[in-house]
Amino acid sequence: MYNSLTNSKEDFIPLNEGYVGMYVCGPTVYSNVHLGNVRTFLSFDLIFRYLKHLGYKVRYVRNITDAGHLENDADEGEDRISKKARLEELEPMEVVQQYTVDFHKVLDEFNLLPPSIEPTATGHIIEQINIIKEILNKGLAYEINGSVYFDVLKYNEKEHYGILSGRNIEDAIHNTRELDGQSEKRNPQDFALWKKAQPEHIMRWPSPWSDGFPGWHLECTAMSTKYLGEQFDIHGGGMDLKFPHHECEIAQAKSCYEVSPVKYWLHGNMLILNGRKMAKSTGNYILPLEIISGNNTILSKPFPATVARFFMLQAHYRSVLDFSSDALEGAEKGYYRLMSAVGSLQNINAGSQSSFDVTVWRQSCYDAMNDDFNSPVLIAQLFEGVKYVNQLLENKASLTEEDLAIFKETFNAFVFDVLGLVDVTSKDNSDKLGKVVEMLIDMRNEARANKNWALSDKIRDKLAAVGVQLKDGKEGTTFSVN
RNA sequence: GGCGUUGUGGCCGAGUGGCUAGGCAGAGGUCUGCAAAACCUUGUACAGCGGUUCGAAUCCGCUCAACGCCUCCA
Repeated sequence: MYNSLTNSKEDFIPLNEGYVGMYVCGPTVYSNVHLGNVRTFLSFDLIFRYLKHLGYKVRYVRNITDAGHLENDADEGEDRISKKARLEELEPMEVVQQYTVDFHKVLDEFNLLPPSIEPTATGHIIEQINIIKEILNKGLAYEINGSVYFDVLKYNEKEHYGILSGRNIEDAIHNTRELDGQSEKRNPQDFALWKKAQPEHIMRWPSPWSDGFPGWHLECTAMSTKYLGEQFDIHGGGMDLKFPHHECEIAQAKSCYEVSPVKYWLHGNMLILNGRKMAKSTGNYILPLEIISGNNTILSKPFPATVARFFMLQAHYRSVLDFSSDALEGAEKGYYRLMSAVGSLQNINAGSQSSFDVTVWRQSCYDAMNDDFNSPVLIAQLFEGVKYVNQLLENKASLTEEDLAIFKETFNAFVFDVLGLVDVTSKDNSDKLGKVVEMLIDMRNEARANKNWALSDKIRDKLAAVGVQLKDGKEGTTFSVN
């Protein structure tokens, strides 16, 4: 896996053999989760699924940020969730509840597995206060006017602040823009561990320093170390969190526990829309559920969530991905071809010998995923598998019973368990529908035998119109439901 | 302005020095009553300009563009 800390691919060696501790920065629940967020969480869902597939016992922790981040440094520390709550005249926790439910609904639609633990920032105020106390004890933070700031320059005397993002503090000092409202800090690079609440601030907790709220990098340090230990295997998040968020996490954890907290830092890349940054302000923006509903101005038609999932998995998680209607339509056709093959595979009979080496193919799938979770290469290999399936169907290839079992097991494992795709073609394909279509196929075949092309084509075309496609093959007619 | 990443054929997207990535679309063929599906065949692709090398999409330099970070952000 590619480790952002060393900027190189490294073999994964867990701290405890057979076990993996993985932490991923979750959403701030003050608005609807957007498609870019989904991509990041999907990337780590893929990683979670694959590590589990390999037999690791994975504890996957993904937080909910319900204490809000500061809107900016200039406005005396207003918190996004508080602000949203004030504007909508809600309790902050009503805002949090609403968007947490939305978040879970979206991830469920996209078939993301729930994490092992999903802790909330507000549920870990005490742990965060304890970390602040410890950092103060170490002399790496200072209190001023009821707020506590991390002393970046002092920390940098012994440690490298910028180790993850490849920055050094001298550059940062020279390039810092002048911002208002930072007079409290000794240096602009310092970041808040605790902020005193202003009168209008409705989320607040008591602390030794003031009634206030924790700094915006602290919760991840508190929750990751609480559930995964002072050192753990994998920490993930979006590329944009690398600096300052993850840099601050490293500084906090090193100050508090005197060890580097994370062995492998993984960062997912951004999703762009029609070649441009996704932004509400320009209208170049789409919500995940709008893909499914079709209620948007970006896409030509609605798409199942699993098609969008498949589309995103066709790109590597560390590459920028351009989302567009054309690209999604292309992915959809490929998705249906893959699903059709998976469906056909279940009905193939074993032969007396194997005409291709199924273990070589299986290894190529593992090789793809073992190379930094390269799902696009895995999918390319699965399409090689699709070719084999089609050859088997046409009796141009054969597999022994043993090899066929490996083939089916591998195919199903990668498509459903690892990639987490859902076969929407089989969902509506109930027994009753199947029997009705079989009956129509019989009637059509009778008509064809009588050269009654008008009737036979009518049956075929009417079925196609409702999404049932007939496929005439050497062994008779089959069908698929789209 | 500073730092960083990226720029692949009509579209999306792998690939890091010589060996067909893959999907979608397109073209030709097999099959078919005609189609569809499936199968087979098919693309002088690597932003531009220089350089290194026997050989570069892959390494180096410059230019342009996009994206990210520098301030909350997946």
